[in-house]
Amino acid sequence: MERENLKPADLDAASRCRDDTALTIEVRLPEPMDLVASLECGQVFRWGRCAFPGRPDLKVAYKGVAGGTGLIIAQPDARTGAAISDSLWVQYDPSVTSTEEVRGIILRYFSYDDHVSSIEAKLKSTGHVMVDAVSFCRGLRIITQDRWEALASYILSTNNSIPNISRIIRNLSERFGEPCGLGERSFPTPERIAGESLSRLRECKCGFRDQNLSDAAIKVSSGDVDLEAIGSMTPEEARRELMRIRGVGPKVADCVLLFGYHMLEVFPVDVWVARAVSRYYLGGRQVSPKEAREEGLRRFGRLAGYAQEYLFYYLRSQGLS
DNA sequence: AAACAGGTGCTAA
DNA sequence: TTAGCACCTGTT
Repeated sequence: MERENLKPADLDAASRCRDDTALTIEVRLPEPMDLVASLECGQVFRWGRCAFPGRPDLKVAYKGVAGGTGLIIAQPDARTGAAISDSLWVQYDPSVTSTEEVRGIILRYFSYDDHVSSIEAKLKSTGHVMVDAVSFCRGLRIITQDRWEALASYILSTNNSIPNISRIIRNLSERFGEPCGLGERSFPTPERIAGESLSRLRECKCGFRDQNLSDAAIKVSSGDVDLEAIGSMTPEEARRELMRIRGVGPKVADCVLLFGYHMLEVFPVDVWVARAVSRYYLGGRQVSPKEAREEGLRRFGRLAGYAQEYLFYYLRSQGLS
């Protein structure tokens, strides 16, 4: 069992407040972030809007799981629409994790090794499209998710809608995950999913993707696909390795590499990104996903991943087609 | 009610 | 190599 860390004398009362057993802390950020854009730009499926218990002043709050821990995260002063801030308010269960661990989880999850301000500046210098897209997406950060969860999530994303994907992930976690604080449950391990029948997976509403998810879980838990080793491969090798899994094609593989491995030089192409490339860079000429990808890699190089996310969020938010 | 949603696997040219 | 089709499920 966890050690007691609820002794009031130890708490820095000015920056924490009690809500039942949960604690709330403020996490200062090395550079500003747009929480709404970062959580709602389609890169992650675990977060739902909620009220922040005991803090009605925090209007924009999300509940979900990061770093294997249930959290509620809020951005102060966030108005509706894009807004950035220098800190976050985070609520967590101290019997699950510590204040310092939570700070570490937040900084890692939101990729604070990236200097996004300079990434924004570099991309702006590539032309007027990025000037517009970046100013629209200011403070959007590419998240660093758990690798296995990213792989499973993007397998589930094929030919599917975001609300559905979120629902499946919630169902899988509720059924097969472990409690991880604030009433949340962690995403189930590959071992656990590998041990479930297809019909049990199908009950979580993953549809025809049940077989793909199962295949991934079996290959990963058996070591046939080594998620750790993939981290030290080149993007091309890593991509080829991931695509050995049923249901993992070019798009899913690139998403896993970008959001699970933080390989920023990949350029995942879905229908929206293909439309954006066609519209903004190729004079509206229709392009195959392969062609769009090559164009993105050529134009944006090491920062293709961020460029892709800006194009996606920018175009989608405009409701263009 | 029929079409569609942030792809992929399979088959046929 | 590439075009065309089916595919669970939930919404509009």
